[in-house]
Amino acid sequence: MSPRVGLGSNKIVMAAAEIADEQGMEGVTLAALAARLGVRPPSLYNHIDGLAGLRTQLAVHGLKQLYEAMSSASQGLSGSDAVLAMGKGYAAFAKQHPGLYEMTLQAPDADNAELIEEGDRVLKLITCVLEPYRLGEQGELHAVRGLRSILHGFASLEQKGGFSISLDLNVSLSATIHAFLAGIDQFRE
Amino acid sequence: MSPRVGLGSNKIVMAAAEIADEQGMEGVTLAALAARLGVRPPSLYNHIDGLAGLRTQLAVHGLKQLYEAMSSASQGLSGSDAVLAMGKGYAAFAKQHPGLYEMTLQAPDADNAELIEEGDRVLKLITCVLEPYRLGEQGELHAVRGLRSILHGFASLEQKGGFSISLDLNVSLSATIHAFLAGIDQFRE
DNA sequence: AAAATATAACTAATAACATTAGTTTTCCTG
DNA sequence: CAGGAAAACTAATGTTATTAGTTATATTTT
Repeated sequence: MSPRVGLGSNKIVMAAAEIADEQGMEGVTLAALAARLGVRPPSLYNHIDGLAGLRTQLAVHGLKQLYEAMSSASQGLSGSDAVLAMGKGYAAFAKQHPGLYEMTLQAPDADNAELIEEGDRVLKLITCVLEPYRLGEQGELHAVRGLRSILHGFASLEQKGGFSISLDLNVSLSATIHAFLAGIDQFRE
Repeated sequence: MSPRVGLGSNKIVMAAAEIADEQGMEGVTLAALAARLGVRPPSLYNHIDGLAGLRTQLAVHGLKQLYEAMSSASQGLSGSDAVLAMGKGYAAFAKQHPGLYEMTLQAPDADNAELIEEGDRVLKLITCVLEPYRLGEQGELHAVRGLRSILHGFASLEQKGGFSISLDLNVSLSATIHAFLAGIDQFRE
């Protein structure tokens, strides 16, 4: 065979992300991953810190992609337009990358520094888009939680098939965000 | 030893629910479950349909408990009081039974009849509490999705440690629900 | 009360997986 | 061109779920 296949942490995470999106988070096994990469499972340990380490790296990678999706979607917009666009970007990413999105919240090592940093970036992005509403320090924190809950709730429920009825999901999400913004005075202190 | 330990599907699911809440969903292995029940793993197959079947039963059980929590919390109330109380009941259940709650959305067999039925009961409960707002057929469906997303989003993010800052979660949830209700005109058609 | 039956436990065995230890091969460097 | 670091390998172990086949027990029937 061919030793020195030329792996590296990057290629491994990319391949793992593909598997995650194709088969879900549970499909990401070192056995399946090694098979896809044309390598034996133990070889992966030269590049990643076991399955747990891989999952953490996947979560970080997912958060980066999520940030990109949200950021580029809301680029150049402001006010409710920005919030709505960001929400749609969030939902679109979760739909397009179900496994990767799932992994962003299932990291085994929640204390990982890079993971925390990427999570903070996403939070900051949400904070930014709510900034114009001038809610005050505390109010803003509560509102960020609320908006993030809406976004994650929609993404997660769509993924789990919680929305069985054939009714446009984008409409539901848009209306919910609009309702949230229409009542955002509740957060102002 | 003691043959005829006297298991039964009920005892098994209860024990599994305990493990789930103590160690999370992943701790629910047939090995751990059998050990707790003083039995060998294969014996469980006389009562449950493998790990997948057990998980489905756990999900059903969790949904029943969730329904109870939501129902009893909002009992006798109406309007925004009812919505808020139901939301708090939802969050409290998810906090008290993290593993069981997690399982309600991770059922392996989403087509299971009982699972669908229990899920529908929960949805109907949410529908009922939004009834007074007279949103119309479509609007009501969208609003139910929105409220459910808020509730699940909060529960899920709290569980995953997504709310790191020490800021009262109940306040965040209350304000978000109030904002949602304040802007609920968005759903009216 | 004794025999027959159904059921629930068991042991044994297999397959998939993660992981560790130790070995060989290859690439790069000096 | 030789030597060493790194990356692949094989072999082996432990955990898990699951199936097959066996034994023991409780219940039912005669």
